[in-house]
Amino acid sequence: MCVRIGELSQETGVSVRALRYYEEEGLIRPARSANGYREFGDGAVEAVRQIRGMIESGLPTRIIREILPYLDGPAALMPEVPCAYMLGEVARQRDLLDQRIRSLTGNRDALDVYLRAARSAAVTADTAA
Amino acid sequence: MCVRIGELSQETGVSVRALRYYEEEGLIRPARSANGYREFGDGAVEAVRQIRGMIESGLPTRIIREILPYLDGPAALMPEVPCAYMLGEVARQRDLLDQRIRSLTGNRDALDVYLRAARSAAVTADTAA
DNA sequence: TTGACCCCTGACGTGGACGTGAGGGTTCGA
DNA sequence: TCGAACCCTCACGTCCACGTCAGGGGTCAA
Repeated sequence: MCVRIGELSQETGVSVRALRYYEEEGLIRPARSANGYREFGDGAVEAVRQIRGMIESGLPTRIIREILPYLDGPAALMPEVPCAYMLGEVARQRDLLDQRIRSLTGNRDALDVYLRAARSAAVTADTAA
Repeated sequence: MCVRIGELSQETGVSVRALRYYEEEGLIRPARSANGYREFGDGAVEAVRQIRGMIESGLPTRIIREILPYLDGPAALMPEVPCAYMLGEVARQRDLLDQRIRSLTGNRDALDVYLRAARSAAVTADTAA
């Protein structure tokens, strides 16, 4: 039910230091036990994975902090009428992500083309030998 | 035909310092004129755009340096029978790209869900008012 | 030939996401 | 009760992708 930081680190593959850093940055809010140890609840593993994905995607922590509350779907409670500025920011981040996806997809496809060509070349070289 | 670093910077929107850095890191190899000025050829603009896309996607320069030679397609000259090790490396990078694409796509879709929900909420709030 | 505007090479500064001790408490099995 | 294995909070170090400044030269129009 409640895991400490070492176990969460094991389960997520994220270093203890990084987890503490995420708390510093306000991305996660573990409870504390009587002795001061951090106590992570059930959703922690999934939350950390989501944060990792976004950081690896190049989103800075301040942006992640802003949009995290909204990533749990519309079911999650959100401000009655979300402020227009934040909406714009989120939309901007969405478009940025889209741009990056297109760029990465293009590069991946290029690598695919190369790999297929190289493998068929290797095959013809084999049959020739 | 041949542009200098300032013009390339203008055309790509990438700072002069960044372009010099890309050369330091071996990502681009401009020629030099008699007075020592860098001279960039025709493909430079496209090459820089490609590099930018990969850096913005979180790929470190040492990785970009490795896979850049293979991004120009099978038409580009490549080792007669590409060595198996490099093939494995390129395949690994391909999978890495794929992983990032999936992560980014998931985050983008989550933002989409939020944006749609938020906008519809704003609309209903409007009509209610 | 002077000034404006390019370009060059070091070399130090910076911001983000951690790594890495230092110094010290807690828990638990032998 | 003692050692090993956890945990805590500072706080400085690091790596990467540049920004920025210093010091110096090329080029071209007025």
